[in-house]
Amino acid sequence: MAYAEVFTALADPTRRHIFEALLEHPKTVGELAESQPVSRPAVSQHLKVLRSASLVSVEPQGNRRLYLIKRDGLNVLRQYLDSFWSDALSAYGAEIARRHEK
Amino acid sequence: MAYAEVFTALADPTRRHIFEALLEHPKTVGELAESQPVSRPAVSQHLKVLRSASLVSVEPQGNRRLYLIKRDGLNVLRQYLDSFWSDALSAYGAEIARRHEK
DNA sequence: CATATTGGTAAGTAGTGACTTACAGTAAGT
DNA sequence: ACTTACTGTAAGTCACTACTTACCAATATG
Repeated sequence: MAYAEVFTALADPTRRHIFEALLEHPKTVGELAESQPVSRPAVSQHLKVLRSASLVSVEPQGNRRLYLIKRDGLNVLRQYLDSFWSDALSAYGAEIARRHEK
Repeated sequence: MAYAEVFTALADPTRRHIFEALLEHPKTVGELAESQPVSRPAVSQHLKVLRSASLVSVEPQGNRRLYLIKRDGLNVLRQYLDSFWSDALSAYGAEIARRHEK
């Protein structure tokens, strides 16, 4: 049931931008805030959400905090999607066939 | 850029429940409303969002409207996720390697 | 040791969105 | 035709959330 957090985390455009910005390379909060049209505290709050969804992780480096991508969140989402192709969509296909039989 | 609609569509728990309920087999609005703790108009509104995200489609059958799963939305989401494994995460891996060199 | 950087948290606000009831429309049954 | 069943839309309300500024803590720098 952890994919709920991932969905809500990536549903917000700003959070997606931050997340995608980290794909390039790990960045500090300040760096992220510069590339976004929102304030630095807003970025901090977004990072908190992304972190609880296991989409990013932190590495404190002295004064600053380096944020980087974490694959766990994406993996959870991927597994959720994959479940639709295995059992779920087979049931769907069965229904389609059933309706066409009539 | 269509994955934004899919994310927002699946971010809501009620909408996910409706969507997952349709995996079993196509259902009418009334049937969906019975299995949900919200009113029938609420279900109608959720179905509108799911439809604009290409997650479900409709088949009017006389008096009723039969809603069924549509794979398009999931495919878009899947492609979005896959893009992170190809180019994006390779860049991420390169950064990791770079940092471990120092 | 004092000051500047960096970043998280608190508190307050505005906008969005999920829900309700009421209404309108269309097809089916009698 | 008239009523019943099924669904979408309108309008209004309440909660949540994304944002702001202000503040505080910790590390770096002179």
